[in-house]
Parts: sequence; C-alpha cells; structure tokens
Amino acid sequence: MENSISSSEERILDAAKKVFHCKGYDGARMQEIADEAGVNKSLVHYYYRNKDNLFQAVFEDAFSKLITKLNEIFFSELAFTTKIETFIGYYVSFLSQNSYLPLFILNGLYEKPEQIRTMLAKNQLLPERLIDKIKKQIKDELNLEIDPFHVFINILALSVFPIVAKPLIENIFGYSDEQLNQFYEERKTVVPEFILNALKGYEKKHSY
Amino acid sequence: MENSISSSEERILDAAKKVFHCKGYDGARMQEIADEAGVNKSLVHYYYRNKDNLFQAVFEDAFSKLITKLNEIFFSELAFTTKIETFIGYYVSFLSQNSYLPLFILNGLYEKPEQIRTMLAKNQLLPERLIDKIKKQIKDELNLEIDPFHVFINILALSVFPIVAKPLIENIFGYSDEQLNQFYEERKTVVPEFILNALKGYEKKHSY
DNA sequence: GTCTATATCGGGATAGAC
DNA sequence: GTCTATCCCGATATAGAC
Repeated sequence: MENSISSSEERILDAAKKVFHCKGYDGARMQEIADEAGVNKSLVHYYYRNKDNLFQAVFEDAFSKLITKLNEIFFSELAFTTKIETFIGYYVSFLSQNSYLPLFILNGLYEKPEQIRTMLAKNQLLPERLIDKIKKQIKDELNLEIDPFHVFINILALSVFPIVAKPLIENIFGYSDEQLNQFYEERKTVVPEFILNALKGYEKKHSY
Repeated sequence: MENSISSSEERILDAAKKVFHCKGYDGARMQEIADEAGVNKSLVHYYYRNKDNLFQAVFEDAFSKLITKLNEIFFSELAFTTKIETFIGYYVSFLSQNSYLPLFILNGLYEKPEQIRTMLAKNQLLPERLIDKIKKQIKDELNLEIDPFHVFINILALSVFPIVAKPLIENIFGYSDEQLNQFYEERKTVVPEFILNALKGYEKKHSY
C-alpha cells in the first residue's frame, strides 16, 4: 500500500521533523504529522507509541546532526584559524538552509534538559574534551591572552545567532529573500575575518 | 476582594508574562495564568477576551522593553565605542536576569511576523534610521572598511546568544549557577574588548 | 468585577477489525 | 501494518448568577 519508495516509518519520521521543527513540541499536532506523512494517525502511534517518543527521535536527529559536525571540525588536525573558517563556512551554509533548526534545538534544550546527558552519551560526545582541545590549541598555537571558552562561545554566537534572528532581519530591517541570502553568503568571509582580527589583539607581545 | 495592592488586571498580566515567557504560546495554559494571578479563569477572559489578545499584550511588553533601550543607547550622542560598552553592559545585565526573554521574543517573531510592523509603528520605532545612524557613525567617526550592518548584528549576536544558549552552557558544559553568573559578568568586559579589537583591524590605514 | 457551571471542541491515545 | 471508530481528558471560551 506504500505510495512512495520509502517506508511508512521513514515517512512518519520525516513528516515529524518538518512539523516539530516549525511548530515546536506543543504546537505540533499528531494529526498534522500523519497527514504530512500520508498515513493514518494511529500508525504514528503504532511506530512511536506516543508524542514524546516521536519528539525525542526528531530532537536527537537534529541535535546530533549539528554536534557531530562541530566535533569533527574542532577535533581535526587543522590549524585553529583554518578550523574557524571551515566551521563557519559549513555552519552558515547548512543552517541558512535549515534555518528552523537552531531555534528548535535551543527550545528543546530549555524544555527537556534532562535528556541531554543521555544523548551525549549515546553519541559518545565529551564536551569537556572539546573545550580542552580548543584551550590547548589557543594557548600552544596562538598564545593568546583570552579565555578560550569565551572564544568558543563567540564563534558559536556569530555563526548561529544571525540564523536564529532571521525573522528579525526580515521583518524589522525589511530584508528580502535575496538580500538575506546575500547577507548569509557574506558572513562566510566576514565572520572569520572579524574573529581573526579580534584575536590578533590578544597576541602576547613577548612570550619569552 | 483584592488580596494584594495591585489590581486584578495587573496581576493577570504579570502572571501571563511569567507563564508565556517560560512556556511559550502553545505551552501556556489559561488556567495556570489564572492560578498564578490568584483569580478565576473567567476573569482572565473578562479582561483580555481570549488567549491571543493576552499573548499579544505580553509580547509587546517584552519586545518594546528590549527595543526601546536599544534605540535609546544607539541614538544617544555617545561615541560609538562607548555605545558598544554601554549597550553590552546593560543588555548582558538585564538579559541574564531575564534569561527567558530573548528566546521568547525570537519564537514570537517566528510565529507572528505579521504583528511586528504594527508594533514598531505603535512604539514609533524606525529600524532604518537606527541602521543609518550606526552606518554614519562607523564611517565618520571610525572610518572603517566593514559593512555596518554586520557590525550591528555581531554586537547583538555576542550579547544575546550566550543568554539564549544558557541551557547549552549549563547542561552540556556543566556550568553551575555561580560559574554561569561569573561567565556573564566577564562578558561585560570581554565582549566590548573583543569587538573593539576586531574593529581595529578594519581601520583604513590612510584616509587622505 | 468576580464567581460557578457548562458548552464545545480538539487532541492524544487505545481497541479491535481487516 | 494499516485502517475505522471511539474513549477521554483537557483547554478555550461563554452564559449567567451574585
């Protein structure tokens, strides 16, 4: 009875992503997810038993999608400045095409903070090691007089916030779709440049 | 019958702020708002007729609270570098004590983009003039080779994102309450410094 | 203005036929 | 696995007494 190549279960998960991403947990309707997937509402319960399970599946997917890429880049053997460029290029690209994702995740982190640790474990992620790596690289490689955690948060902020604030830029500053796309395109070069300029100011003049 | 100094209407609005800020539109319950205000559910409808009206009142309050302060600072006659310091000091302070506000507003902007223009008009806000002012000041005063809108968004990003990402810092990087407060306190000096360092890199070497 | 009672609807979830 | 029918609760909203 399948009206497409993919299985019902897959189509339900895909539909759930669409709906949850845009409307959040409370705003999403099981009926809408079923409609979107082209199946009966009961079938959604058949596969996922309840709304919470389904949401968790969607959230984990979104979260790990972002966090594993972040890990990949920052644990690589690239120079730190190259990492910044790579990271921002990738994130701005990916996020501007999935602009609902970051807000969805931030909301999820507020609503369901308990589940996070389990999820990190499941994906074998150790945030402390990430920070250690960054800390070491900022000290050894660049010898900067600035707290690496602030640097890390600044990188995230400059990459993610403009995406989260999309409706602000659209509706308050009246940017059209094309203007927005151009703006995001510019950020791929503007942001790394901005950060590297800032970091120059923290170089220790004499380390001997 | 008032069990406090403030009127029922005021207490209802205050209660609505608490509940909407934390749970969002869909997650909020009229019953909870009534309970929080210590009044009957019907009384909420008596004053605000329906959930949408009440939400709009709450949203406008939150939005104008943030935007008017932003306007005040950036339209003042301070030097641009001083504006940055003033703005970040104020925003980080205010937001870290109302950490639910920015996410609440970002969500509202996604869900109800239509109402924004009306609200801007009501508060007599002209975002274009704000950008013009910043543009002029960055050119005349500092003579920088960078798009002022990127600078503006960067300032916002560095101030607002760390607040929005509070549960991320708490739950993923395991910051305690004290550590978080200290982190936000540090940002009041770290962020202006970071931005001003970055801007130095854009100074035109010779403007004659 | 403030309450009680009630209408009405929608949404999550289950039972059970096929 | 997939559907129909239904249960049941909870939530918004209104009517109307005081």
